[in-house]
Formats: sequence, C-alpha cells, structure tokens
Amino acid sequence: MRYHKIPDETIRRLPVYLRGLLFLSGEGRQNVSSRDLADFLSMNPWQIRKDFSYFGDFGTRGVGYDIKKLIKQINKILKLDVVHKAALVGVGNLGLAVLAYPGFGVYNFNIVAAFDADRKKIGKKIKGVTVEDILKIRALKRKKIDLGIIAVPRDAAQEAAGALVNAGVKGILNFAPCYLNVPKKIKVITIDIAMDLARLPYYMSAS
Amino acid sequence: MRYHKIPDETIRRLPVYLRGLLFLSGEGRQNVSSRDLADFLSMNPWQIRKDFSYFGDFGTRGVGYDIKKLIKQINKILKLDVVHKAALVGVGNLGLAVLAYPGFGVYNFNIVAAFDADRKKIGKKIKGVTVEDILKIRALKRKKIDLGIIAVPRDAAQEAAGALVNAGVKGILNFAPCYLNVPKKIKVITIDIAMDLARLPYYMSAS
DNA sequence: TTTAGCTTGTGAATGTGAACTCAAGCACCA
DNA sequence: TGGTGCTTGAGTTCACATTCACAAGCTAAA
Repeated sequence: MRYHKIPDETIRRLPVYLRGLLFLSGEGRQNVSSRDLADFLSMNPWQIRKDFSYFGDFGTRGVGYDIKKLIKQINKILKLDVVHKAALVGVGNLGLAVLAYPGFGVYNFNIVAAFDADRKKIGKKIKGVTVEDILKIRALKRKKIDLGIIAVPRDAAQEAAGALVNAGVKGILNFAPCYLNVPKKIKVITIDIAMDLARLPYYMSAS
Repeated sequence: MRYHKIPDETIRRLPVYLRGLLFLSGEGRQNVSSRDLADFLSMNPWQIRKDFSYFGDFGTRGVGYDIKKLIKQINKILKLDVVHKAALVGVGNLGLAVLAYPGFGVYNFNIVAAFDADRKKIGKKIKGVTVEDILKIRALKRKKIDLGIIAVPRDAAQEAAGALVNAGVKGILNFAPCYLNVPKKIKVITIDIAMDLARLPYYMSAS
C-alpha cells in the first residue's frame, strides 16, 4: 500500500498516535507492537497496522514498531517537523487557557503573538507573549506566521478571521461558535465545545 | 426511511443544525429550505434532506421545513428537551472559559456546581456558581447531576473522572489530553484542542 | 540450522455514509 | 381549475473506511 494516498480518517488519527508514541518514548520504550499501542489508546490493532501501512514499512515482524522512527515519520507527514508560529486573537478566559495549554508544544506549535481589543490587557505580558492592540494585527505579515487562533466572542470572529487572512495565515483554529467566511485556500477548523457536549445526552444510557 | 436507526454521523450533525436553526428562528424566520440552510451552514442540501428524512416528514414540498417543529424534534432526539445539570471540575483558565461560555445555555445545559483543589478559589462565586472543595464532590449524588466536565491538568483527570462516576454522572466531557478509564456505561467525549490544531499544517496549502 | 512463537503487512469482505437523481407533492397565480 | 416552479423524500450508486484472516518474516533459543 506504499503508494496510496493516505485517507482523511487516518490523518485524523495520526495526532492521536503521535501523542501516545511520545508518551511511550518518554517512558523510555524503544518498540511497541500494534497490540500494545491499541490497548494503550483503546483502539483495535488492525486499525493501527492498516494506518501505519499507508505510509511505509516501519514495523519489524515479531518485534513491533520502532517508536522513534514512527514519531519522525508522523511528524513529517503532518508537517509538524518544523516549528509553526501561531498568533492568538482574543485573550479572554479561553485565550488564556490556550496560552497556558501545554499541548501545543508537543506538536511543535509556538504562539508568538497575542491580540486583544481590551485596553486593559494591551501591553501585559502573559506566558512570555506581550498582548498587542488588535488593530495592529496587519503588522503580522512581516513575522511569517502561518496559523491563527481565534478566541474572541462570536460577533468579533469574522472580523478577526479577515484580519488574520490579510496578515497571511494559511490556517485558522476557530473557537467561536460560528462559520467563517474565508478564501478557499485557507483551512479552518472550528471547535465548539458546547456542540460536543450536546451529543452526550443522546448517548448516555437511559437508566 | 422512517423506521431506520439514525446514523452516528447524522447525530453528530444534529447540534450543528440545531444551532443554525435557533439562529434563524431568532431572526424571525418560520421556514427554511434545505438549500438555504445548506448555504448558511456551508453544507450540501441533499445531506441535510437525508438527515432530516431519518426522523420523519417535517418539510412541505415547495415550501421547506418548519423551523420551530424541527428544533423541537432535534431537541427531543438529542434529549435536550429537559435541562441537564452539569458539574465542573477544575476552575482554572479553561474552567472559567467553560463557565463563561454562552453556548451551553443554547443546548439546555446548566452548570450547577464547580469544584477545585485550590484553597484560594474555594468559596468564590463565579457566574452564579460557588466553587467548592474538590473533596466534596461525592456529595453531588444528592443533586442528581448527570453530566461532568473535566477541566483539570492531565495528572488529575483520572481521579476527577472516578469521583464524578461515583457521584453518579452518566456522561463526561473531558478537556484533559488523556484517556479516561471509566465503566462502559459512562459515555466520555474527550476534546483535545491541540489535537485538532495538529491536523492544520497537513491541510494548509503548500504555497 | 531448525523450530517455535510473535507480529507485521495486505488483499478481500463487510459495513457505512456521501453524492446524486428524480418522481411525488405543495403553493401560488392566472 | 390547470399549469408552473419549487422543494421534499427516498432509492440507487458510488466511494470510502473498518474488520477480518492469513501468509510472510523476524527473533531467539536449542
């Protein structure tokens, strides 16, 4: 299967694998079998083997997969092998949570700029990033930032998105509960935390 | 198709529809065609029609769907037609963001309790909820809470989950980047904001 | 070198959802 | 009342993803 295109669903799972593998690597392990990894991530071994087989032969029969090699390869596929600079728009509660979130570093993301409209926040330094006036967002262009994170209220989201696009970002992670109108080239991923919650009651046992 | 089981993917989309429909309803509209709704949500009309057809005849040919009826029905299917009480564990940045998030009300969720381990936070009243000592979480049982929201660091997540399960919750929304070990009956949805971000570089155009 | 015991890699079968098409049905107007 | 235009509902086809089963291949030990 070496020359097939990697299915979207597999891509969706790669970060999951990556996180698990990084954890195991941190524990000092060198190898892992599809069964072990499956148990660890509560998945099926077949799924894992199939997914890995899409991008080459990494396992050794009888032994398992070389964790370091695998991490390297997944990073390469997801293009996480270079540091990505991100700009955060909106330093409210959610924005602060994003700034403080340790998970971004794991994936080689670096938040290098933060913007807010609130005068009281502008100039403050939080987690090593100085909050700037949201109006200065266009100056980003020089900084070669390719990712934007939107953590503003819904009403301000579209404007923030436009500003980010003008500043030259290629992808946006949107926490505002709305759809963003951006050029097709820009990839947007929207996370609405309430929307996931809304599915829970359906799945909860009726008892 | 009236008697078919509703596919999981359709269930996943129902909250999206719901939010859109509520918005349109707020604008004063009575009816909406699948095409209009599709444009609004940037989806395909046939997808919407298919989804709606799984749970009955709601549309009128030549006119469209009755928004109010549809909202009622989706709420019923997702079991959002009764208020769900939720307990929040962890009142850090993310917890505060959750408390302040307006989106939960839309889906009939009500956060009625909050817990934290930090002595400085205990006793404070935030958004109408008094922060309690995390050790008192077991007392929740009397309050008939059926949802738990975990917004604590990874190391504390499993313990929080155990406590919530003991307190009788039937579902958990987990923001900690890890897998939770809970009885099968309990439905867990984990949101790792960094994991979604990790997919972005792959999809960003190479330019 | 041979054997035993694992584990991978992958083709085939199965399942599931998306895309498309079109007949049937409603509203509105002449 | 009849015709026109629009919209739904659902059957069909197609594409994709998951599950399964098993041959191939590695390691280690005798």
